[in-house]
Amino acid sequence: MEGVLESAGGGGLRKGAWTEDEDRLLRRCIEAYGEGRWHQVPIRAGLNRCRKSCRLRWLNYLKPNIKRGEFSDDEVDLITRLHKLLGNRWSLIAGRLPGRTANDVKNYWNTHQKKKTTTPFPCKTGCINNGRQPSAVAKKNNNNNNNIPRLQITKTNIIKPRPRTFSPKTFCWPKKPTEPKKPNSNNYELSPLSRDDHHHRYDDQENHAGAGNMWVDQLESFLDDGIGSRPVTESGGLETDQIPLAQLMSSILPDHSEKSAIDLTAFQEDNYQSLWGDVDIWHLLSDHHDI
DNA sequence: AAGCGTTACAACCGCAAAAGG
DNA sequence: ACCTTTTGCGGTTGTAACGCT
Repeated sequence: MEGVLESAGGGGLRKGAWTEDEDRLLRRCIEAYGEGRWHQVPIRAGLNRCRKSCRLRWLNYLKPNIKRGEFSDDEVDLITRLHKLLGNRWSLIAGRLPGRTANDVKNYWNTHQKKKTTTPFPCKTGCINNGRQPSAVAKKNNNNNNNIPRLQITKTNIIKPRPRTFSPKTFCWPKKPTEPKKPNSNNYELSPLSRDDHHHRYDDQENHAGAGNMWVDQLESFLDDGIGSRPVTESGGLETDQIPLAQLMSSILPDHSEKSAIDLTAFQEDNYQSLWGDVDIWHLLSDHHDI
């Protein structure tokens, strides 16, 4: 539908590289009307572009705070580890990298990291081709050089989370501490963890303040430990399917949580629900641990 | 200097999910 | 409940810039 209307290049819409004038028009439009309602953007901005093109240009290039330039070692490490856990969930990975877009991360991975890995990630359709078919250039290159080393294809146990809706019957949110740094005893009534557990976790987090990849560390250790598949006792008085979930969320995401695994200070003011709204991690684990 | 190969990244495409009527 | 529209994502391609021979 959309592909027919917008992707065929019909209607005389402009394609290709954006000019400075187009950038200026788009920026002015977004500043005036805000993000969203992309179908109206080309009209409002007076651009002869499809809404997809406008959105992409804004999100990947014009949007303020977009970080350009080389990826730092920390960022590379985080990308590598998150990719190992999440696969080609670029938007999810980019969400943990302030200022980086999914396209940036994807491009980086495709041009740098994939060369280093021997376990290519299967694409959506299940094919294992490192997520990329030979481009025209590559095809041309291959015609002239049949000795290009091929990646060794090995089968890996890839976790492929998928979007899903939360059910209140199977999950209850732990409550957000009113004071982010110092847990209050009344704030955890829905959490299966004891207050001491929470204090311990806070202490632990403070001890690791500045450890940018703590979030990933915890996620990885969870997967290694198999916490999510532990048998549940009745001592907690909770639904059997609530305990491992709340347990894992507490163990993976700290109570003051992180919007970014790198910038640990930025999210303390943030809304708890929005931080935990990124439920793909839970989906990832629930898929893998039969929670 | 020219030609060719490689790299990096902007941009496009198709699809599926979400939102709205 | 169903259909249409909108949005967002991941895969892929095009091409400018660079490096090497």
